[in-house]
Amino acid sequence: MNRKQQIKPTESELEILQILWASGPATVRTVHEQLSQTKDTGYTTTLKLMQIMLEKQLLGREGSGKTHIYTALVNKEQAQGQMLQRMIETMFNGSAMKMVMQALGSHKASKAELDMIRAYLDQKTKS
Amino acid sequence: MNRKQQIKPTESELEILQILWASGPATVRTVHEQLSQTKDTGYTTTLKLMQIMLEKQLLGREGSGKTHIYTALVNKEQAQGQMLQRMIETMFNGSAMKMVMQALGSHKASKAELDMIRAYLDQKTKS
DNA sequence: GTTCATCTACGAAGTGTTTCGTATTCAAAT
DNA sequence: ATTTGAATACGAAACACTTCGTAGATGAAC
Repeated sequence: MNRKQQIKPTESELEILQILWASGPATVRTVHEQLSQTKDTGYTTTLKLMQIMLEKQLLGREGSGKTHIYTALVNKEQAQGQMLQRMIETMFNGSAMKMVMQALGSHKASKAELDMIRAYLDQKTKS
Repeated sequence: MNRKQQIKPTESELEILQILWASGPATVRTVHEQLSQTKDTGYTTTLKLMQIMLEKQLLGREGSGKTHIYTALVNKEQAQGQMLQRMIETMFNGSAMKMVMQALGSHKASKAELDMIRAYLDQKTKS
């Protein structure tokens, strides 16, 4: 998807996007079953949310007849990037570094993780 | 402040916290004037928000008589850390590394920034 | 073709957030 | 003491998001 517009899903919408990003296109039923593992809401709630997301063009759908199959219309990396970017701007004065340091500070990162980040940095510096 | 509870300010509340974090304790008037630079809402709106934040114990206040002086009761680093942590969990499968890579990927970090992050990593690995 | 389980559509209630108007209090200046 | 300008308190409207119940459609199984 190619949208200039800011992607700003609500929290519930984001949960649904996560599922679709992870599992690919799916029915309301499937999404609802996954959601049920962590929250306890009715089927029609999930349905309604996904219908609203369809209106907002966060999702697309196909399938005539009884059952519809929904697809995320927003790109995972793009959406994540935008949300991070907003966070960097509003909370860290636009400095990605501050955010990284904060992330690694409060989050107990494993040594392996730290090493991988270092490797990534090295590779990034070279180019 | 020392709270186990999750800090989850709304977007408007966060804007106010930003200002108090940056400027220190301040009156409603002062906060409102700063807010006015980016949004266009009435004075009583800001007042009401800050009163609600007082109830929620996001802010404290002092000053008897006419004017009150409000202070952020939540620690900036702690709040930022929690919000980042949530983001890492919900959007990056709990991997700080993925988030860092995404952040550094979409955000064009300068070489200086990268070096500082590396230095920070080194220091962190030692401990 | 009737029954049944399951799906969609949709209105509307419930809840949380934001906004503002109005009443009241306060203190400084007159 | 009265006036005045600015502050607080607070109810309530406006808005957004979440939740669910009910009605009606659909297709599979009988």
